[in-house]
Amino acid sequence: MLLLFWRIFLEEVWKPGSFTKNFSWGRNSNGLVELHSIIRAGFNDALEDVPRTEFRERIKKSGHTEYIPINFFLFNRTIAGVDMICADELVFQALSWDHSPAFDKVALFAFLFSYVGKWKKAAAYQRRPALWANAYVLERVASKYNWNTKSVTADDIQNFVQNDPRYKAETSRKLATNLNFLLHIGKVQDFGEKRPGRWWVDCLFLALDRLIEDSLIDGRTYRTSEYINLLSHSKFFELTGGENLEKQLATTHLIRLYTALGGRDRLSEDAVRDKILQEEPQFQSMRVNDSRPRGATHLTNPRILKSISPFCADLAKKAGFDVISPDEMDEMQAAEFIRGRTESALAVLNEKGIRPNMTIEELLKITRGGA
DNA sequence: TCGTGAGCCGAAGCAGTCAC
DNA sequence: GTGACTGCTTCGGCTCACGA
Repeated sequence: MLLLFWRIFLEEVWKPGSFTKNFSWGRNSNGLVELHSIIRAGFNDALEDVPRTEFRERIKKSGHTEYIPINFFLFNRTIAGVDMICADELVFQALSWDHSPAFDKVALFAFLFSYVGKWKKAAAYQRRPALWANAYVLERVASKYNWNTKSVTADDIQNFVQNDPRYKAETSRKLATNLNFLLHIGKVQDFGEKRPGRWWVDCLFLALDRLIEDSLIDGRTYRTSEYINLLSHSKFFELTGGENLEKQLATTHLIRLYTALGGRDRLSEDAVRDKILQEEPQFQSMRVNDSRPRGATHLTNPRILKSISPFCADLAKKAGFDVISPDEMDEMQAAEFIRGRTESALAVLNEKGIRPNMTIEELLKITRGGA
């Protein structure tokens, strides 16, 4: 086992790729809004795989560097000889919702997870293009700093990569400043959350999409029962705040939902319809009036809230999930937002040595006017 | 005022493809 | 086989905004 670890360690090659180039993220307060709009433009608002050349043509017109989104955030696969960019959970989130901090976290996760697939002219190391970022977050931010991101600086990142034998490049400064900027606008500090929030649920689906597609490139397939191990080996849990009983239970429920919806096929209305008809030939096909996404919540834990396409509602119910309307999702999101902001404010007070003498629940009760 | 770092820009170099 | 061309990566100089 130790030998295997050292073999992987020694064979791993970290290259900066185009990450030494700048992307024009805009103001810090904008988060990853530029990436959000680029995904929408590149996919032309359609939730289906798009040829890489077509995606690039669309982005070029906007005057952006297209390599950062397609080589670091999205997933590539050559299908029938054509390089394609795959529609997956990250694309679903970008196309389904306006830009929000939740999108930023899913996007930052996609970057840190660093599974972007293959295209014809890609070098071998480009399949995992940001392993340096992945390792920095796992080995420093999570393990050493315990998600206290005060120590995350460009100097710290530069120090980390340039002293690591896996890093093979002439320079490290530009990469370090760019990564530091990205980690802060993507709010990496929130990755240490212990409870399975909505962004974490979306990241789990994204991780499964990427891991399964990545395996398919090598002609490997996995059984549903192997998904949990697949996630564990990918260090998904370490990258998203660690594992606990609540997350373990949530993972079991979410894998069942992911499988019930058909994996990445859940994003195709036709594929979902075929799946329903296959399982229930008497099923009456009904078009949905409201095209907005629905929320699938698990009966045992309403915190497990997964946004799904409206045509997936019946499959989600079959998997033991309750399906709520987009408006109900907004209400839940607002409540989660208030709670999150309150927790952040208390964390700041705590950091400054100011000890509040009431709990979050008591504080929320007052701010909600005693409701 | 000064230092830092994002953003812009372009040059250099490598690898693959294609025409001759 | 060779050279031109293309696509892409890598690097770094420069400008400008911002905060101390």
